[in-house]
Amino acid sequence: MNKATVTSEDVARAAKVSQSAVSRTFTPGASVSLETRQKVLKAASELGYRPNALARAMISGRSGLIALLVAYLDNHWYPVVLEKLSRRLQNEGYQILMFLTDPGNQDQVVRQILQYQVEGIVMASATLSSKLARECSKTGIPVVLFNRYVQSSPASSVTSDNIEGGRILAKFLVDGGHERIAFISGQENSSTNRDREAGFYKGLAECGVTAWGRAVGDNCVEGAERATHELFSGDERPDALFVANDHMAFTVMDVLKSAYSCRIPRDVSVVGYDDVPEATWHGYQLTTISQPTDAMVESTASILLEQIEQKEVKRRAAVLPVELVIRKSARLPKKKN
Amino acid sequence: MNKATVTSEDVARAAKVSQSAVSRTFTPGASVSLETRQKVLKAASELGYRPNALARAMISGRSGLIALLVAYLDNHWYPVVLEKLSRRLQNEGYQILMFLTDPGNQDQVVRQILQYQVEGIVMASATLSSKLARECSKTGIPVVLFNRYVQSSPASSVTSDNIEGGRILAKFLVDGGHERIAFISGQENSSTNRDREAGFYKGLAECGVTAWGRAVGDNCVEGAERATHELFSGDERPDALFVANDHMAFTVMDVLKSAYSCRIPRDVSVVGYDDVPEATWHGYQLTTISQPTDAMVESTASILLEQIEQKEVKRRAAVLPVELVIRKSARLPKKKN
DNA sequence: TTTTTCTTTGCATTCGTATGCAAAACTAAT
DNA sequence: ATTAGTTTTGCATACGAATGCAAAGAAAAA
Repeated sequence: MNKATVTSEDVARAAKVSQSAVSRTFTPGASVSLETRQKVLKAASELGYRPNALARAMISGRSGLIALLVAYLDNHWYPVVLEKLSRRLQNEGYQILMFLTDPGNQDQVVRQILQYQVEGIVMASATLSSKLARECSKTGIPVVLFNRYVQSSPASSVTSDNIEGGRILAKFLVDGGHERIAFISGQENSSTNRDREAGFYKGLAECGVTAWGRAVGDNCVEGAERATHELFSGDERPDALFVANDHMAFTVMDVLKSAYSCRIPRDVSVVGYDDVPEATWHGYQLTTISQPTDAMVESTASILLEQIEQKEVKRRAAVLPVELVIRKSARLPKKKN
Repeated sequence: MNKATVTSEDVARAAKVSQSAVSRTFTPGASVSLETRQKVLKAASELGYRPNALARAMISGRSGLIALLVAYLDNHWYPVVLEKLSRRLQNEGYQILMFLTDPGNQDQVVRQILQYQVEGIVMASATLSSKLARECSKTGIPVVLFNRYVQSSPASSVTSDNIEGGRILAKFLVDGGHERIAFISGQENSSTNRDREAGFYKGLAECGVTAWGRAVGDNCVEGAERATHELFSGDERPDALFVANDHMAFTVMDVLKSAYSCRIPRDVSVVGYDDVPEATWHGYQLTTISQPTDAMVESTASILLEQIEQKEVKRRAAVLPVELVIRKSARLPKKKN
């Protein structure tokens, strides 16, 4: 029969010291003599004592918890991000409270989170209603939007330069001599998607070209399939596609090959965005825009930690540079300029 | 200037009731009159009161936290699992404390977890030292190993029938008329990998066949590449490969196509295990064993919840049936039997 | 040795909520 | 109107650790 929980008082009794001494032993930088510390540690390990983080959080006001909201993990860029971000924050001594949100329940989820006294919130692939963002900022809890932003919200954000990315791709496709360039969007209401599209059109315009067509892929397999059919079922077909993210691009390529017998890039060029691991796969070799994942994670972590420590939430918006990664899914520009 | 935290006492004062009344209002099933409840709710919403889950956990002994340990997310089956499991547990009112473990830091991580008074632990793609498993069970915290098991440990486990899966694949390949059948393993020390391999050899033996070769892929891209080269660099080459999981199988297929100009399945058949989403992709169409992800998640959740509620940790080991999913990466058996 | 300075220690209180208990309020029954 | 029965309420305490404060102890300076 084991006593369910060993408290600091139990340890204190066993070590013949006060409860404070036990607490101090486990508080870095507190004032304890070597002697008592050792007595305490001995007793603690014998009893199997583990400080109660919840109690500590209550009194110190620091829970050590950071909430991470993710909407879905289909797009494989997110697991990569999730992994890196978690590791980074864990290394800093924080624990990750993870939430998978549905489009509908986000506000409710955030309320739950707040009950757990998290010290910060990262929202990746999830949108925070601006009402709630305000609630958060009122409580002084820093919020960082990862890979999206909301103009009106006081939340900080970290994104890559989606506008520039779109622009680069537009120029790349135009330089490749394509004449009927189409776009397949992700979720139309996401800032990321909007920026990529806007940058793309901007780039096209700079080359004196207009987009040949557009379809909505909605970030899912079915949507990407539908969008592809939409663009390819007519008499005339596009000769280049910018798909708003790699995740959909793979599906699009599959449909092109299997349903329309397209050879890529001979018949049609396809470019994506994100540079997920699968982009290097033999069957795809996707030309895409590489998001600076490490830098984005690092930026997210440092903004969040800074705001947590400074107790002052000042909105910051980091926009990190992107890079074109040329593989084989799109025709190359004729000549260098 | 906003008061950082609104407490139940603040609400009580505003509503002109006692703190107990406030607490009872937010405790389902407690005894409060409609009138006071409404006064309290009104005051609470005006002040923006949110019960402090940490304080509640302290007094009630129920943190509502469940720890989820994952080692890595490269293998895309895990994000899928992660998503489903999180959703399931969230629906049950629990919060997920997520940890990404490295091979070295697992014990330390688990210690941290225990400080947060989690009510249960799920270990997916991570191994718990049996010493620590014993520590957990001593504290009465239920542990469920997901997709792995440890004989000597008191932790419950949920796996699919990896032995049977290996056996099915062996028979399938033999029936397909293959003569030089090789195996590429994942991490050799994982129970999952061991079982798949053992079942595979068993299946081969039942057909009177022995494995042609074996290499270690170690669950990573580089390892899978190395293993493929190892098996294919000699004069004689295998005509069928069982790769211990889909994640490596894609890499293997890429190497086969690009470095050895193999046509799949004409020159060599490849089968995998897991049935991750990418297995359906056009360039791969991987014949594989489908793990019953939903059932495994459900089983994990229900075992865990049951043990949490019953306060009694009785080891359970669920082994769920698998299914062969035939696509196009492997030659089909000549005739049906 | 005495005084000063610095370190170590324990006491008591605090964090925010839940809950047993007894008093109070209300309802129902006589 | 009185009693018995049922809710509702508030008081006080508990959960487990951190910390300000003052007392005690040790070390250093005089």
